[in-house]
Amino acid sequence: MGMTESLDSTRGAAWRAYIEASQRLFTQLEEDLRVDSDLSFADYHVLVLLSEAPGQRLRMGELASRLIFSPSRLTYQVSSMQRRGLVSKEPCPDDRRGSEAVLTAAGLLALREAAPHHLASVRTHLMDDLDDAEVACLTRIFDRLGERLRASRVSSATPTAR
Amino acid sequence: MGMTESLDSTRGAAWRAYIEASQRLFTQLEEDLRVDSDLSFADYHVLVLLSEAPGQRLRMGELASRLIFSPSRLTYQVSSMQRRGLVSKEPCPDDRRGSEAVLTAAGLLALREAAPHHLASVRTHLMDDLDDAEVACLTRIFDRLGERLRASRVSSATPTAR
DNA sequence: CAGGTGTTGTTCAAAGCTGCACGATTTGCT
DNA sequence: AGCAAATCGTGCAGCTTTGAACAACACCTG
Repeated sequence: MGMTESLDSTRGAAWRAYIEASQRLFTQLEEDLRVDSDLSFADYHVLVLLSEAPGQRLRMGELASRLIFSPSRLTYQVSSMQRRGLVSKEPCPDDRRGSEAVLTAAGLLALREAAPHHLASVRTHLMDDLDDAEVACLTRIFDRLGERLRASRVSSATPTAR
Repeated sequence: MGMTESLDSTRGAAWRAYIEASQRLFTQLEEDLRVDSDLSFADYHVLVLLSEAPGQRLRMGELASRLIFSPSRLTYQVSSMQRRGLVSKEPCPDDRRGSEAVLTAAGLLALREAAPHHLASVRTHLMDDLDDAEVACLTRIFDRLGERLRASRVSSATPTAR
């Protein structure tokens, strides 16, 4: 074979390194988070987004799109966190279809306790090992990538042309 | 002060960009793979690893560690692929505990058909947008990261009780 | 060779996730 | 107003993933 390689060797190597290391990193971070805060990565991210939102509340749809979660996944995720008292759910005042997730006091506390450990984890596993040039490069690459992917993900269904 | 922020703003931004874009990228690649080859990312990766292995076969444990899969997850993954005829499973000749996953003709064919699409997907979503310096930077960062994470993952479980 | 100690991979129950269909709106068009 | 189409979130069935317990075997020591 050989025609199957449509990535030149340099980019192929970059791709493999990126995929493998990222996989390992996410696994490691998730485990750390679980061990010293008893939260999943998803839990943590929900808490962060809600804590930064005005009124510490967000519409389900908004939350889902920021988390890159399917609607049904978010419903499940939020119910789970609700059972554990980390968030509550309220009907949306101006749109009776919708509902919003609201951070509870317990949720905020959990975040405050988890954050230092998690951020330390990010530092020791990734950031401490990067010099400033590398950080800049990382930012440049992934900012651009994120922007591009965000743009190309508009029509979720019924693509007229394909 | 500000002990809640243990990441300086530069690194915080890098971290967020990396996480979000990676999430989006993986989601997108998985969807592409599913749409035009009816394979999951895990399926694809298994096929690649087996196709590159001598005899197109690998011990379960070896495969698991390369995929960064838990043993039970790999058992499930391989059974699933076995049901679909992509791989088969044979007892290991020299160690009667173990077994090895073997690529079937159908599996190899599936890989050959999927690879061009998948690689094109990787190119259009990521690689085509990076210049050579960025590729080099990506490689350098994630090679080092992967190496470091591979090393620091030794003790498995059973901290105290058993 | 007996006996303990590690490995290897599987099994099982519980939890998580996906895609789809649905009920309940809201919105746009005429 | 009246009605079709789009939007919002949930419910559900089925698949995937996890973690712990396990059985089968290998290895090592005496």
